[in-house]
Amino acid sequence: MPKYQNHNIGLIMSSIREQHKIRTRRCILDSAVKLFSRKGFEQTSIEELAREAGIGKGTIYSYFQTKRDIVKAFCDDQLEFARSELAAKSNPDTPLIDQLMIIFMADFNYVTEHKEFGRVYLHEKVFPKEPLSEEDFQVQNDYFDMLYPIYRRAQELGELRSDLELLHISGHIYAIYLLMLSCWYTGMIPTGDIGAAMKTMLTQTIEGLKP
Amino acid sequence: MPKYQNHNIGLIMSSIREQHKIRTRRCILDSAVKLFSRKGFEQTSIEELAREAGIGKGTIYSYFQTKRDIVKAFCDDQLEFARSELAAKSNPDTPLIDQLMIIFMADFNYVTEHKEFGRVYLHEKVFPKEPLSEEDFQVQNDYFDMLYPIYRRAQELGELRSDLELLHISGHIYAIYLLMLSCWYTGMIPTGDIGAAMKTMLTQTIEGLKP
DNA sequence: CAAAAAAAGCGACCGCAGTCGATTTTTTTC
DNA sequence: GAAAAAAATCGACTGCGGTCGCTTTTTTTG
Repeated sequence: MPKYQNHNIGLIMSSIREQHKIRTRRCILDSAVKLFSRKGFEQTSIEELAREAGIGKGTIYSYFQTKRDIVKAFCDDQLEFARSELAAKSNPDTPLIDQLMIIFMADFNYVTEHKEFGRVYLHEKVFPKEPLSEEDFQVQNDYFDMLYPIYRRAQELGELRSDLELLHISGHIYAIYLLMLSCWYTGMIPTGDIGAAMKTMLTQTIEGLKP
Repeated sequence: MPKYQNHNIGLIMSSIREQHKIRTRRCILDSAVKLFSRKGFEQTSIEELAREAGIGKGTIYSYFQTKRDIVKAFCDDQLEFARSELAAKSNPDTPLIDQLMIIFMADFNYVTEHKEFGRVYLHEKVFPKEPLSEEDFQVQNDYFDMLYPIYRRAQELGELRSDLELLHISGHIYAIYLLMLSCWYTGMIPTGDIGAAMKTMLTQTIEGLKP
């Protein structure tokens, strides 16, 4: 019969088994970063990954449902981390464009250094096979929520129209971000030019296209 | 030794072999549309597709390099077709937004009816594994070129700023289109609401986000 | 038209993502 | 601490995408 109680009173101390599971999971993710980055996602086999992680192939599948889920887990973690980082260091009184550039260029630089992860993640999250799960939406929303105060402050400072919904504003910015990523992945814009292009596009988005 | 000349004088009449190749290619694409639409892309095996098309598995690979290339070929053809259709029926003197809505909603409706094709195609074209080939860029550019006269006319009519490059304008519109597709694929916006959302976002893009 | 050359067709085969039942390790029970 | 239960590990196995070399069909040559 299953037991859910933890014999240790505290919530932090987990059983040997739990600790071991966390270690193994980390180990798989670390090995994945190493191999996917070096050889590419498709070029790395699960067996190879298992060997690198020092475990059996089947074990990987008791931690992740699919190969792509490994990428998803890693990126979700990173996004969560980036969110906490950024929430700390953001300064809501600098001009909106500057703030957005800092945030998105940080993200973008991260993507350029983890091209394979970014690509698979974008496939899964932007044009998924099935509608996103509640949990996946949450990751997305948490990230958007982080930006809401910035937009709200910009509205107060008269940098953004106050009659627009925050969701729509987020959408516009996100659209430009996706466009820039696409331009980079397709090779249309070289890495070094992305910053300038992004700034131009964001500025135009805010100023509008009509005379 | 290979001969490239055609013994028929005209350019239209092709050899039996050529005709047969064209028929077979069409047959593969038709079977792919049928099966991918019914069962999904991943759920349809190449062997199954070969059986449906009445040919051997290996033969498919002498027409297309990968399974995803079948989708790419189909979509490129469709896009080319849509382009010629639209070029004919567009009226450059109706308001910009209306024209864009007609074009993109037609595209969008097509995607909703070929969800699997659209998804794979978007993966390949928006976040590709390798930079796009010259040929792939051409398909993209041909489509953008179709829209240039519309933007230019809108600039003349004072609906769009004349100091902006057409490429940038295209970028903004394309970004919104991608965003809407993403919202649909993720399930964030149901099919019936896409039209309204697209119109709102396009309007805001043109008017700008600042007060 | 026959022989030679080129192109197209084919399916057995290979490597890998993902499954499953057998085995080992940890936890619970008494 | 031993037996029983539960959880975790594992690697042989399955099915599919893609390859390769052999066979058949079409075209060219003389």
